[in-house]
Amino acid sequence: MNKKELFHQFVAFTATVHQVTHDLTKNIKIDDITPIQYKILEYITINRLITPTEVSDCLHLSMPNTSRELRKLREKNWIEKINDTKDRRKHYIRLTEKGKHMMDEAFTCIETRFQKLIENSSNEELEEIRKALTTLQTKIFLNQSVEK
Amino acid sequence: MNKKELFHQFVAFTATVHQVTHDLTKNIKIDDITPIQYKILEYITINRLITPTEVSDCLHLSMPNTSRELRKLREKNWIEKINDTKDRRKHYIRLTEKGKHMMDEAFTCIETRFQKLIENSSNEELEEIRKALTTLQTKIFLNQSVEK
DNA sequence: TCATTTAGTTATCAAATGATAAGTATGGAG
DNA sequence: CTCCATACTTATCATTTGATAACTAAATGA
Repeated sequence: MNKKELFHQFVAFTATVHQVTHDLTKNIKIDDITPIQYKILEYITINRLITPTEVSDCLHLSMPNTSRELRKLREKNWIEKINDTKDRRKHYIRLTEKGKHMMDEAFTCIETRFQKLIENSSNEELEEIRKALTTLQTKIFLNQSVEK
Repeated sequence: MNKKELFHQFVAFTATVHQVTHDLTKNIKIDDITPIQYKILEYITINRLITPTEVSDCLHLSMPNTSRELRKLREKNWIEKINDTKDRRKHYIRLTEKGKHMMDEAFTCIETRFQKLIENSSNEELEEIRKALTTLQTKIFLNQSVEK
């Protein structure tokens, strides 16, 4: 196995992923949301209950900037704070009902676009795709050696 | 095959890809390059000979903004214009020797980080990864129904 | 108790990116 | 030749995002 070739395939692959996700998420009819704010909401949607520090780490935002964006999301009533009962410095963030509803709509719109990408795939191909996603998640991406 | 479930797996997957590529490319020691400029250079590196219009379409930049960024890259002597002999309105873009050298260094640095992600994988696993990348590229991403 | 660390906030400034209007030059259809 | 489309450019302004300093409050550890 040629590891250099694999690397080049990987680079081309990630570039494609970026382009496709951009296509899937562009022009979603959410009033007045910035790309980063969307990413934060997406992250919260996927991960349910998280702290600002986690958002900062995972989305590579500084704490002050994370704090600012979370404040904006709170002002728009899409997320809310939940205090940690043990450590009073910490708090958690979750979607409000309004936020959940809004993300549901967004995901429905994105899903429609996604389904179009796979509409001509047979069941066997879909199963192949599912396995491929799982393989990459477990064999590459979860190995992340995060260095600060 | 549950298509909705596949969609959610896909969303989580793309979020991970974004995080990992951010980790792989952050702090690369290229003097004075912005994220978008890097993306453009990466795109040129992968695709060799392209027009500004293609850059605009594929990286989702407006033509004026594309033009501005390409000018900056030209000013730094990383890319150069090649006139189209048939259509004198058009021109192509390619890396200069300086640009190639710089991208080589960047890719080397990124490759080192990438190899770390797969250092513990057996040959069979690497082959699995390669197949998974190919599967996703061909069965999902190349189906892109690009709508303007 | 007192210093230090952690979690998060506020304020401010700079840089990157997005959006739009208006321009040049060439190509192509009729 | 005229008109319109295409391929790009320049200029300008608004918004988003990044970076940094300085802060509060609670936890932790000696």
